[in-house]
Amino acid sequence: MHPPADYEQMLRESDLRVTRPRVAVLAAVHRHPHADTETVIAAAREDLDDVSHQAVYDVLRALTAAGLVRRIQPSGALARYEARVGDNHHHVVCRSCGTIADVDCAVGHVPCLTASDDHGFTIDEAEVVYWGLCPACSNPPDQHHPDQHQPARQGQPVGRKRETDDRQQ
Amino acid sequence: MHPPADYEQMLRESDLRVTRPRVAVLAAVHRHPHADTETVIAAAREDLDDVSHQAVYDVLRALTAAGLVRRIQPSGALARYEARVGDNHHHVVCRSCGTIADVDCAVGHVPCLTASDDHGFTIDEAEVVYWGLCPACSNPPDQHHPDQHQPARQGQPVGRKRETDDRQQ
DNA sequence: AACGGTTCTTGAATCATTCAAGAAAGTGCG
DNA sequence: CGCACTTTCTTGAATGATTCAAGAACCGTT
Repeated sequence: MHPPADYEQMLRESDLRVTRPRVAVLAAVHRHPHADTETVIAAAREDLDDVSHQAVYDVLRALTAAGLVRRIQPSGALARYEARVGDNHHHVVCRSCGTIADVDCAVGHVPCLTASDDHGFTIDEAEVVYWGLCPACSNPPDQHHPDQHQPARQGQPVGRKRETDDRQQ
Repeated sequence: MHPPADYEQMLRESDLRVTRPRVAVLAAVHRHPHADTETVIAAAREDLDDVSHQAVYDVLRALTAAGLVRRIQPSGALARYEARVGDNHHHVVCRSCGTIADVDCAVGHVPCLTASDDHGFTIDEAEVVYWGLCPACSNPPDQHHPDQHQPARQGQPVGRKRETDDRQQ
């Protein structure tokens, strides 16, 4: 998506030291939008065989603090990261399979930043999460997802990787 | 806030068995809006000395599924519960101390339910979280909160109870 | 090239939440 | 009212994403 040099420059422009774990993680997040940490670790290891998971956690935190990536964490789901930053876009989350898609702000730019009554808070960001069912989960053409098509009243997104265990914390 | 009988009736109307843990937890959530699980457990035990934490977890799940309480979980924070349901209101969260306040929908009723491009998703809910600083944290009149008044660029809300440890998961 | 501070590696700990199995309690029925 | 059936609660242990800690390796600078 970008040549490695670009990632190095992004890091330098944010006053972050350029290290191989950082370049690998930044590239991984660019390659896999909305990936959870486990996926980012795996993707980073494609570039850098033996990055420790701890390094990835540290890097994700540094990149997030620097604004190079954005951390999103829909209610009840694991943390996910994306590289599209600075444009105040939002997300749709599938209640059934947990898939996330980007949604541009519906109400104009720097939108809903005006709450009806802000209770004296100094608001600097409005985060919108749309909940629903993705195309695949809302019209089950064949039996691919046998038993997960009753959208629970207050259902939480279920995991994607593990087959038998969708514990969440 | 309500006489116990009201809670019993709410439960029955939702086809839930009326048990003492359920009444205690429902009352606790009504008494403590936006409380995390630990707080709900403590509050429930005011009414019912020795409810197990597991029972509270079970009850909160049942109440949430029934729509009697709503579970909210701002990015990076612990799960919290509130009894105000069915009116699609939103929340402001203080980045510094984690305080949550209610905010009525800014853009009319059943609002932002129209995403600009829904990617084929069937959207049934739009959840809005406003991030910022609460009055107490944004104008520090005295030195009550010595070192937590630099709103980190992507800061997460910090815990409220523990003094030395604000780990979050 | 060496220094000093930052970042990585390795390995262990944390803790909210969940799982499991048996006991207790709630509800409908005779 | 008391029984049977099912759901819910109690007790106690497990889970697993994330964090902590200490020392080694690395980055940018003097």
